[in-house]
Amino acid sequence: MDVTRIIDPLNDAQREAVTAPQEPVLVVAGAGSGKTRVLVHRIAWLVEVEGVSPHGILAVTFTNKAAAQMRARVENLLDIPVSNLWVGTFHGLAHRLLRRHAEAADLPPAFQILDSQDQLRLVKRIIRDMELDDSTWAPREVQWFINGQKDEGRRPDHIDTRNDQTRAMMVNIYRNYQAMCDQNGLVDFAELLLRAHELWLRNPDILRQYQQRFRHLLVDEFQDTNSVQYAWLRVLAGDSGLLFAVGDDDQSIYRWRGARVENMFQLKKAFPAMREIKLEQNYRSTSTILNAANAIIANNHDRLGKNLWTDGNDGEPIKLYRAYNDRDEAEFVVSRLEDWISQGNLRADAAVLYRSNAQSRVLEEMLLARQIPYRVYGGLRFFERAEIKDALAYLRLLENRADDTSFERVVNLPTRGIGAKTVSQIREYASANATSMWNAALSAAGGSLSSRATTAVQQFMMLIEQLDKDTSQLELSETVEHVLTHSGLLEHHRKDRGEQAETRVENLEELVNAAQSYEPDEQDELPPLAAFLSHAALEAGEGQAEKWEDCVQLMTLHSAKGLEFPLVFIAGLEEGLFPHKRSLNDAGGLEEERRLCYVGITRAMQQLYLSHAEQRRMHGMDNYAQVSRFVAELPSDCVEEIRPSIKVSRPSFSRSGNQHGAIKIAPAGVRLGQHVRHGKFGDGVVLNYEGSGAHARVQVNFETVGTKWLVLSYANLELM
DNA sequence: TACTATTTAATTTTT
DNA sequence: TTAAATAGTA
Repeated sequence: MDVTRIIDPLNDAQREAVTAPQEPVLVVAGAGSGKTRVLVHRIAWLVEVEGVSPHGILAVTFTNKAAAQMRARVENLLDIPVSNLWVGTFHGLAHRLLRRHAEAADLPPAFQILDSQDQLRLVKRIIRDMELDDSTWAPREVQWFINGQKDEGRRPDHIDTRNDQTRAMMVNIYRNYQAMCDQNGLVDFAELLLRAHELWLRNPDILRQYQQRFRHLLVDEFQDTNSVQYAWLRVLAGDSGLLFAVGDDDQSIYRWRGARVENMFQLKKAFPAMREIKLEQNYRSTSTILNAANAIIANNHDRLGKNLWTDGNDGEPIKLYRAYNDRDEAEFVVSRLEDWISQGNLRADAAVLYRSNAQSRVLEEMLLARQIPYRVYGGLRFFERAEIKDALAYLRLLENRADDTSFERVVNLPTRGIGAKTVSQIREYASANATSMWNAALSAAGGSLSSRATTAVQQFMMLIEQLDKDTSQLELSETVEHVLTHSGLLEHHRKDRGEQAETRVENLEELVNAAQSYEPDEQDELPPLAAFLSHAALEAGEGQAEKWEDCVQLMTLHSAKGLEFPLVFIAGLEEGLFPHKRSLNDAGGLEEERRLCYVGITRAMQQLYLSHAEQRRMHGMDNYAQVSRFVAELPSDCVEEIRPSIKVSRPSFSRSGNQHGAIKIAPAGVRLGQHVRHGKFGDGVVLNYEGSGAHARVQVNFETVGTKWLVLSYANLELM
């Protein structure tokens, strides 16, 4: 193997990182500076040049996608599969450890993973069981609290609740929730990490085994690690462990879910000999875009400090558009997209980024009206769909009868005469006797059930037992298929005449396919069904399908991290929206919003458009907002303001409330933002319009009387 | 039990 | 605005 393949494609800083001696290294890698490349080449370097066995290397990422990509790129570079190299997500690796050492971790061998939906359901149930008012104790907030504590490594007993009644109650709920999880053999996401950490603290022999094996630890996106992840790595690395951490403090945007940028500073303290290497050369964007990004982020404090540069060209100035309202903004974005596409560019090379998901709606309507294919990122993932979760609940019951969450989910699905009363009787009996609902049901809740309910419940349990028996010899996909048909789930949805019923059936059929094509990870020595269920929880699958079609990409700024596009729009640059008003309570929040802005800007390769609207419809109300402070932080020589065309009657397209997707045309002489005068109401601005000809109506915001809808042909408006 | 009306609250999201 | 959860009704 010639080393040139590993070293040649690197710049000086990248090469320094890749070929660094075997010592702790912190790579501060700016956006678009080739951080994944450094990680991949470092692994190749260790294996090829330093003679380290892949068996001794552990590479950790946050997403499954990043993990899969890393493995693929390493194998491609080395030209050989490296199956004994551990590459995975924090959660995936923690899960693997807990399966291997379930007993030492005090977990039943058949423990199941709770995803956030399941977790929320369980929290709700606990709150109800405790007879607490769920508006004072909002399940979402309780869930948030529990996860927040776990992310910080805190068990209920670690939390100081003196002089704080609210907190004390939160901790109570946390305690009960955890007790329920333990009893049911359920592990939530945060618990995976926390348990894995505790596993090592409590079992020095197990820890030593892994410390000896994994001398080399490589961590991607280090700025996103939370306290437990940091502690887990810190313990594994020990004092002699060789940690190779890559991250960018300026791209830390997940503080709100426990990420601690400080971990990067912490790391330097923990390993005084740590070599710090900065990757500042950017291979993605024009220098105009980088200047803007640098200027924005310079307003933050406590940075490790770096400045992106490129030897590429200046490129186009950043374009800024001030829209009258959100519809006008969408229209602007879409017409620029049309230009882009008509110039022969790929739709998939363009992305529209926004702060919150609700903003996608107007954009989608406009894209639909102009018939531009698009794809919205986010939303429900495959394994999160209700019908899929129903099916998985059956499968989980086969694995673990004590899984109350699953039991409750499907005990009456499809309906078999087990109503809310019966279920709550079973639940009460179960919690009174500290046992699972399954066990409670076995005894007919201690005889408290009516005979009719008892029969129904018994039939359900017989069904589960029968399914278990019938599938014991079957392949995974056959098991899934068998359960779908014999549980009645498939039939239940086939009978349904609803609009989405067909999709549900398709999804269920797709689940069989997913099971068929599922390849268990050899490293997780698990029975196929258990492995598949874990896989479903840990890797929820793609959101929307149809990736192959060339379409415009719509997503939040958060989900854009790690991606790049030749053409990028950032829409909704308004105070209160971006930066979001709920982030303004503390200084840290604002800085995180600014980092988010930095992330957004640095997604753009060639051209960046920014836009904001004076008026935006939110929660059914019209809101007026100032332009975002981030716009003022841009260097003026990077930005060019786009003036709306001054023509009085630009043909304008828009669409609203029209199910047929027909395009409607603005009545002649009227356009959004047009100043008009009415004989009675005085001066105003056109906000909206609908219909055409004699029925055309316009919405005008009058200075004195506010917003009114007027029929154009009667209103006798004077254009100003 | 299923359907309909009313109420409530609404950043960001991966695992 | 709208989605989801709850309460009330057939």
